[in-house]
Amino acid sequence: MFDIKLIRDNPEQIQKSAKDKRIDIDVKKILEIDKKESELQKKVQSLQEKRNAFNKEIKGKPSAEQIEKGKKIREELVALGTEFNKTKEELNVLLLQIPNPAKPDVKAGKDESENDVIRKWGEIPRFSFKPKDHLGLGEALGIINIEKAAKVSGTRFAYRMGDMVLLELALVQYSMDFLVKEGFIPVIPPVLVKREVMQGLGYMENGGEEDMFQLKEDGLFLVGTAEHSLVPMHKDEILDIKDLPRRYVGYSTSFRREAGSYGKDTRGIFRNHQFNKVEMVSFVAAGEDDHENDYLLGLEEKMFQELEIPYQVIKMCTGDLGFPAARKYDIEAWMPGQEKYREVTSVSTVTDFQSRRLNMKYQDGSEKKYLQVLNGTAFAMSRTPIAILENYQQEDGSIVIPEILRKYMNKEKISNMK
RNA sequence: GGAGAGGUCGCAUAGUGGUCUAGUGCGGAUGUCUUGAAAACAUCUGUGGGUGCAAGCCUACCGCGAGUUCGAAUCUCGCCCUCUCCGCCA
Repeated sequence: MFDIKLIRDNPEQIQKSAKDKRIDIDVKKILEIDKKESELQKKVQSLQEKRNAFNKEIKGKPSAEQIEKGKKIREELVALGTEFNKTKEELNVLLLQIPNPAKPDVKAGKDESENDVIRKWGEIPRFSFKPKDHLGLGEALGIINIEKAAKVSGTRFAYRMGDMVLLELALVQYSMDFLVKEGFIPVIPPVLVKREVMQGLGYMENGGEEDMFQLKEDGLFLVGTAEHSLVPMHKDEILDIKDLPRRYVGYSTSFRREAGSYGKDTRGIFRNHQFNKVEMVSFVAAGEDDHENDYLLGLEEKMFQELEIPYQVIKMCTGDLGFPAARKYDIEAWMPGQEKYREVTSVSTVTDFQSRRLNMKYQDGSEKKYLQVLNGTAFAMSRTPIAILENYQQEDGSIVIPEILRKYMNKEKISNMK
């Protein structure tokens, strides 16, 4: 739950930070309801005190007057309690709608057009021929088939076949090896989660619910990323500070409805309803999340450097941050088929925002504090393989396998499968 | 899916309408004793909220939610989860 004390102490600042994220909240109204709620709570508690004292007086059988008096207290308590609960609920609903404020170093901006490129790495490859895009390459090689998927499942699905599968598995193996060496705990998490968990993560607010597949019969949601089931692993738990930082690397399928992206990236498998992804999640102590944010970004960059794929790092402005994030960086890989940098990974700190909503703490001496949570992509399948196909393509349409992946694939080249 | 058993303060257990401000053991913390350690002994040891400079005091929480009652861990109803057996099944 968003910290009400923070709103009481810095109302203007919270109002502004929401506005920077282009989210409409009414801090003045929240404070009014908060005040009403506090007053009701005091009344309810003093009445409960009175009731408890009265009950203590009764030993054995109560007299007729005592029963009368008890009934009266109960009626009063029910009336007051109902009003209190209603007010509390009203306040909770409003608090859940407050986004996590951006960190001070994040630029206020309206949308992606105001994001900053903070660095570039690698040489953009020059081809002696006109490079194809991933779909042209993949179809010719017989390793990507969209038509069959359209027939079976509809748009935005694909069959990945043959060496495309081996390439994906090689990326999984490589990134798992790399991150396990860094101390990450590998996890294959559930891909279906409860509504309350999705709400706790903060991805249902502000229209987010529309982008998730739901199983209404069962009240479950398909995860949009392994983060959705990795983070809530510690729901209602108190970790010990000596177990921090706690880092997980999850491998799961991800599902996205891609609502609101109609007509965008419709060619190929860049934006699909279903893809596999290796995802990092860190839990760290208060004050450590900035450092962890840099560390996770550094790992992402290292992996793309080892794949020798040119990229740029983007720092998102407030308008492009999303509801739970306080800071976010994307890595965009160079895609020769589009002659553009395109998003392949994303890493953010959500500070204690999800911990508050999911009740995740750690014990620091005699104090209990909320965990700081971070998440970042290692490899999203489809997008990283796309970058490999396009950057490593040869004139004859074959694909040279990046050096680092060869031992996992047992081959150096993807040639025509047909 | 069917039948049965069960969910109590980190763990294990006690508690079947008021004496529960939830007992006991283990674990943990601190202290005494000791050259040190162990043992022994003593005290403390759940979470949220309110109030207070603080010590403290008050309040809620016994899987979750509703109900019965002057009064609920305890009775009733619904839900969730775990275990055992049966059925089905990769």
